[in-house]
Amino acid sequence: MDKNDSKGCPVLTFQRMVSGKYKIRILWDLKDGPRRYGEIRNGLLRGASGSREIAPRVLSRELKALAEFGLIQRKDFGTVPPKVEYRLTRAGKSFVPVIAAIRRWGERHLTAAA
Amino acid sequence: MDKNDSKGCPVLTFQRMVSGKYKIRILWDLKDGPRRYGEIRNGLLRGASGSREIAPRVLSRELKALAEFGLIQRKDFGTVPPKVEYRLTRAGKSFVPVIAAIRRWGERHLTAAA
DNA sequence: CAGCATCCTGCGTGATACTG
DNA sequence: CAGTATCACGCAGGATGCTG
Repeated sequence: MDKNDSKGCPVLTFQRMVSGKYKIRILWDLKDGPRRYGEIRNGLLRGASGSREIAPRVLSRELKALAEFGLIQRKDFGTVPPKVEYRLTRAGKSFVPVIAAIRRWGERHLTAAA
Repeated sequence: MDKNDSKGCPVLTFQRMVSGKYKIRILWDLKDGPRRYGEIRNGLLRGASGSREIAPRVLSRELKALAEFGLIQRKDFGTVPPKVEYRLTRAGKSFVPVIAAIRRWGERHLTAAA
């Protein structure tokens, strides 16, 4: 769980950074530009199969974790009707190609059985 | 958790297939050819930071899961001193480039730690 | 709107002991 | 050697209600 993991096995670090059901998809959604909390939530619901709702606690946690890893940045506008934007950091953007690789694999090997 | 996930979000399927601490590393180890149970276990211990031992139950489960996903194949020699080999299937090999991408990312963005 | 507080549940992970 | 059996635990994940 310490830095050694990064050295000995980058994969472990990668897995830890994107562990959870939504992190990768959040990063992917954010690649097109900043998004608000609600937009992310709705975007997540769109792709899911039967997910009706996402527990705020869960999404909140994912977002916070991503921010702590330095992959995304939270921008609070501090307005009366709250408005918060999340955007990829430079580190976060470095993830995009990897996610793209994963998605390409999926499209190739999951038959994209539409 | 059904096929819809594969369609709507390949990433979810990917995550499910390689969920767990060892699966990705097992696949990676296997890319160089078939390996025996003990070899895999020892290989896993080598890269880890402080991992003393891997619970057989855990490794066993990972292996079984990978086999059920059709990513690896179990070959039991049925000899008196048990000998079992695991090898990548065609599907399993399709994972290698993706893992390579992850590792490349790690070497690029985590090498600061080394 | 964008969360936080609280409670609950399942499963992934680990340790130990045993077996064909 | 290559596992299985059993017990235990932490934490991710979900549901509901409340707030600034």
